[in-house]
Amino acid sequence: MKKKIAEPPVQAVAHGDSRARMQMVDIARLAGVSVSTVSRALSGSTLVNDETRQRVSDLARSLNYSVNIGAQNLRMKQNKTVAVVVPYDAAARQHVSDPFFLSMLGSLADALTDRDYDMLVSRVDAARLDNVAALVDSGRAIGVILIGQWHHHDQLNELARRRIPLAVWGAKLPQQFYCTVGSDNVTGGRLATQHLLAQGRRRIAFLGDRNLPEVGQRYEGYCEALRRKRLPNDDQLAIAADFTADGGERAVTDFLSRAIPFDAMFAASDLLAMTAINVMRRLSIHVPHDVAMVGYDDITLAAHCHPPLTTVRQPIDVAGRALVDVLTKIIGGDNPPSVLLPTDLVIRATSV
Amino acid sequence: MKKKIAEPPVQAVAHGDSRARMQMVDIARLAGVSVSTVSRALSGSTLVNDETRQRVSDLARSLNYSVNIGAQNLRMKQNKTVAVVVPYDAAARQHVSDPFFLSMLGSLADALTDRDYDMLVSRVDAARLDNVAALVDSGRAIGVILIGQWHHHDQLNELARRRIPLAVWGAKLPQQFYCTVGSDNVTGGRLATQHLLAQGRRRIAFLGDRNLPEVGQRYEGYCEALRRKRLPNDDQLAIAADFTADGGERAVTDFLSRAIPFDAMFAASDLLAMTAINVMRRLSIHVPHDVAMVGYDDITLAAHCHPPLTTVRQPIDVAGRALVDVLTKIIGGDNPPSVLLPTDLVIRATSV
DNA sequence: CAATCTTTTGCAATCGTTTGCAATAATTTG
DNA sequence: CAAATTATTGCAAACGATTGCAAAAGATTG
Repeated sequence: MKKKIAEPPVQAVAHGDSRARMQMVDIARLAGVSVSTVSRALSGSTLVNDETRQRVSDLARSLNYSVNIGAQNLRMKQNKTVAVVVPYDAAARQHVSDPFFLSMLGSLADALTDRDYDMLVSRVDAARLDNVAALVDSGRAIGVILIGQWHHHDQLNELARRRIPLAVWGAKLPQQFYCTVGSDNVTGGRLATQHLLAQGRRRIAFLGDRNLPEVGQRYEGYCEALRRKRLPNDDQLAIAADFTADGGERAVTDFLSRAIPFDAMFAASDLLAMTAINVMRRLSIHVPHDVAMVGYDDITLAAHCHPPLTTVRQPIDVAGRALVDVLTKIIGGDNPPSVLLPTDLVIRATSV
Repeated sequence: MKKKIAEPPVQAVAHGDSRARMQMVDIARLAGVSVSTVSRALSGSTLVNDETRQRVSDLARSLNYSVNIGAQNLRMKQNKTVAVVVPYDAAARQHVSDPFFLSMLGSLADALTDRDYDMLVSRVDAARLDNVAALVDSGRAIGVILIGQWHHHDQLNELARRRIPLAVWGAKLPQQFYCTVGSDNVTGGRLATQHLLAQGRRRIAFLGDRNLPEVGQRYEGYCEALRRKRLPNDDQLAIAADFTADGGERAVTDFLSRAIPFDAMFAASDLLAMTAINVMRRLSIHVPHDVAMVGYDDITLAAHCHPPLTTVRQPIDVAGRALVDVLTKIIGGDNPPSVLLPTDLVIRATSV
């Protein structure tokens, strides 16, 4: 039963802008009830009469009203936003362009949406990773997912020490107090190398920056495969290259100019593998005839390039979910172990 | 001069979790001043004594305190978050994988960060684009940048009518009440086609879904180039393909099976172009010898694949900035015109 | 030394919600 | 029909910050 005839929210309309946001008090006035009742009606409380609830929620919908999340969060001391951070190299003003990382963003968007989280994407200077703490300290996000461990082991440990809920895509390292999710790099590297060896290749170049934890572990797998076969490990075959196409092109060109004999290559990413193939093709080195190639990641393009790329698959869709799982556990007060995702070799045409 | 000896924030420490967030009242207590003073000190107000300001901000820093953005926004009725929305096809559960879109995310991240905005990335069902209104209505974001116009012209107009601050990456269409930023598709299509014609090619296939506004305009440019040369436009040469690698592969395979003679192809995206090249190579059709190829976008990989891809460049870094510019103007109450970014042809090896 | 002006501080209201508690109205019961 | 119970509602106090205003302290002036 209405108390008084509802009046339109005068303030909201008076302003010529007409962009004034509707708020609960307006709905309350129009529905002829109190703000409390509107709040309860919209949140589906049983404390409100069915007829009233219906009337209020119809009204809210027809006015395109949504409760103000900021105010709600404040009052309820909750927060459903996760920050996804991609460190970038400020010095080089260099952006992330590896398709794998970008796909990871997509995977995370899915996983977070499924769990009803909002995803806040932040660029932060890789040299100042401590900045990510502010995302949590300021209540902007309830936790952080970091894509790209790079060299920042210590900074990440420091974040964990400060009890910032944190999940990192990368390699599991000794003396690590933060939680990582990553593929089984050692096994991946070993599988790739064993496959090349099984094809009869003997001088396998390794392309990638071994100083990075993940790449280092892939190299470890590479070494292990050689060791098991009791084959020598020629350090000349290790080609340092960062994760960019330009860097890869330079590194491979340089390596080829040194005329070191080799009959296969294992690249630390598909992007590097594809770049290498193209550089070699330009010099009439044939893949796989002259040089067999195995990449890492299994990005979408790997199956569609020519020749289709043999690669070590990182299960990217699982990765997103795993990162979110781990983070929610940490937020819940748990201390979950790091996750090692299985890698498998996808044999296509560049290696057979 | 201190009023009383400061006491530690008992509540914050009492909880075993130790994850209790610091807040202004804690800082105030420790500094022996009122909350108002802390607020003013941290915001750099001149109304507070220099010595006090120093003491307070040192304390805040040493305790890793950041002001609660939610509460601040509520009180100040401000909001520095922009939602970036990538519509996805829920029916097909198909994700965005086109590298161009993902690069756009990167570009936007940069542009937004530069202007001190936070970036909220949302997946929304392409069929329910009206959901993006809730992002603004709920105060989660102050405006929306939408990547991917697709077929949703009407829904976008409806959003604009509801005065949701909105900037869309896509084509400018007639009867459009929302604001777009996009490359000059018609010119791009014309340039690509004219280039192929100049190479002496006469039967140029067009690869892409002409029903999509952007692709339609590129096709328009293609037609215009033919018209100017008074060449016939054979509809058999138009190959329908969505923007995915799989779709492209199917479409091209299918087209080739029809044995329609052609000597060049203009693809609506680099991803499609690269896929097409690989399909053809598998069938020993040589690029550029048998078929010249031009793509669209100029994604990173275009320069690094083999042969390096001739393509129409969309200036992606400019794009991000332009989208943010437009959006801020709209938020400021302006009604900026749509932006048409210049496209230019990058001639590499697939067409000469 | 009283009166005035400055500088620095704190009180209390406010932002848009939620929720414990008390109040009211409607219903059931003895 | 009074009393007890139950179903709905509204009041007012949070949530963590900002800010107008008034108060207090110190400095300056006549």
